[in-house]
Amino acid sequence: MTDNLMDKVISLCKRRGFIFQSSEIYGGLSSTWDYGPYGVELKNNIKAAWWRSCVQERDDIFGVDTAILMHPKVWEASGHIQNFFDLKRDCSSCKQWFKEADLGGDKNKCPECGAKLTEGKPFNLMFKTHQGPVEESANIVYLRPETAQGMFVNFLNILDSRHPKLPFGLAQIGKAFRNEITPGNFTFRTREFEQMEIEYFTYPQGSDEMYEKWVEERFNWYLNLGINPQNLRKRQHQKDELAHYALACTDIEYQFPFGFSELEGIANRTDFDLKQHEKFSGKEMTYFDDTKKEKIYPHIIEPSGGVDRATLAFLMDAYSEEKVKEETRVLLKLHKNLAPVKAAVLPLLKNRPQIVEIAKKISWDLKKSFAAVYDDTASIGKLYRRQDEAGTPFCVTVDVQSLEDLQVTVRERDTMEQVRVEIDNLKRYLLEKLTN
RNA sequence: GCGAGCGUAGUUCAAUGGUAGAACAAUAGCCUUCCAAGCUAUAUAUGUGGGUUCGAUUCCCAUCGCUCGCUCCA
Repeated sequence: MTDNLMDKVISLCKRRGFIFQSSEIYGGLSSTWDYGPYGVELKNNIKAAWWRSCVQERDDIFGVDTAILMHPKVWEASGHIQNFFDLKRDCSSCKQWFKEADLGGDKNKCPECGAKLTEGKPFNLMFKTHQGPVEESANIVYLRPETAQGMFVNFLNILDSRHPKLPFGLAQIGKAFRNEITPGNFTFRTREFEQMEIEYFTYPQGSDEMYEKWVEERFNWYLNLGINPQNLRKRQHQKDELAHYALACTDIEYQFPFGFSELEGIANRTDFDLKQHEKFSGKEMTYFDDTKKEKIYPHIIEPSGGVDRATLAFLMDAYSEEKVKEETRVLLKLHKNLAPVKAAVLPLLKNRPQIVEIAKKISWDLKKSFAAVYDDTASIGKLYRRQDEAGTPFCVTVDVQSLEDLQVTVRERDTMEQVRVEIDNLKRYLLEKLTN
């Protein structure tokens, strides 16, 4: 179950309404995906779990939601203009290609095989568009290639409006865009993607410890939401693979069918960003330490995760197959906090109006407290299997006996075990199970 | 962007220079006292454009798209 696990998950995602190919009726568009009814619930639950853990359950991190379009100077200060633009030259002989800036003395000669290279073609990893309806070069703006800069440029606003004491952080969930050279592996690498990032400002002294603390904190977040520890690892970057701004970086990697790949990077960005923005904006990007009566440039620890990558990892990790008699039962063992639907209410017999009525009534009551659905479009066995594939942790079944004893059957997803619960106690029973 | 491969129902597969089939999935109904049961009915496909031809899903060309590989890193 490794080679075709990806295919099985992609197939389930389409069949059950988690993820669809974007623009599919037109043949699809490379590297773009749409989240369907269950997918958006799963993704929202992941973002909510992150927000709760990183913002709401802390008193030192503030949430923000900054604009995708930013002043072009931002990308000069960040280094993206230098690093994301180049000329690309192809070798027609050995089929490799090169950035012109990386080539040595002779820009026309392939460093691998010595053959002649093609003319340089403009090569740009940032999406470009125009602000305003008139397309003039003066109006060019970029879609942000990372959400981080939106937080750096608001550093002074946060100091002025919230007066936080170091260490403190900003958190943001939002879309970013990169013209990736090699998109692929389903939703793993796409050109439009969603990030969940923290910029944590801390004292320069002890920033190493703070960085280590965040690596642990973020690693445990995935484990607490049910990721199999064997599929998760940390990988510290070697000095030569560090980005230009980073002093240290650790990736949290998940074991996908295509290998261990990055879900989140935790970087120590030092004071690089604040100093860059000070240089380009002319504004002093410092924090005033009241006890020492001095201005300092805080260092920044950046835990930066991919929402779509996390969603894919949780899906892959939850996918299970079990033999039941001669059949294969497919289920998503999603953590209860992430499951798109918490409980499905099902009538055992849909041609008995009283049973249907009670089931619908129960579902309406449960909906007030958590995501619940009613379904009667198939036999009970098939309904259970559909909910298994959606990752629904509990099914509630109303049968003939319910009319007499006012009890229903609660069936648990992973064990398929069933218990009788009084209708009056049902919500309390499920809430207990869902929140413990 | 470059190279290779591939385009037939939702999915997996057939077939044919002359009305495009099946299985599973889906929908509706009947039936059914708990794990993809049964019966009946229904809907759904040759990516797009052009050429050859009396006739093209099939042959040819182009295009669009997908998959895989390549330096990216959420």
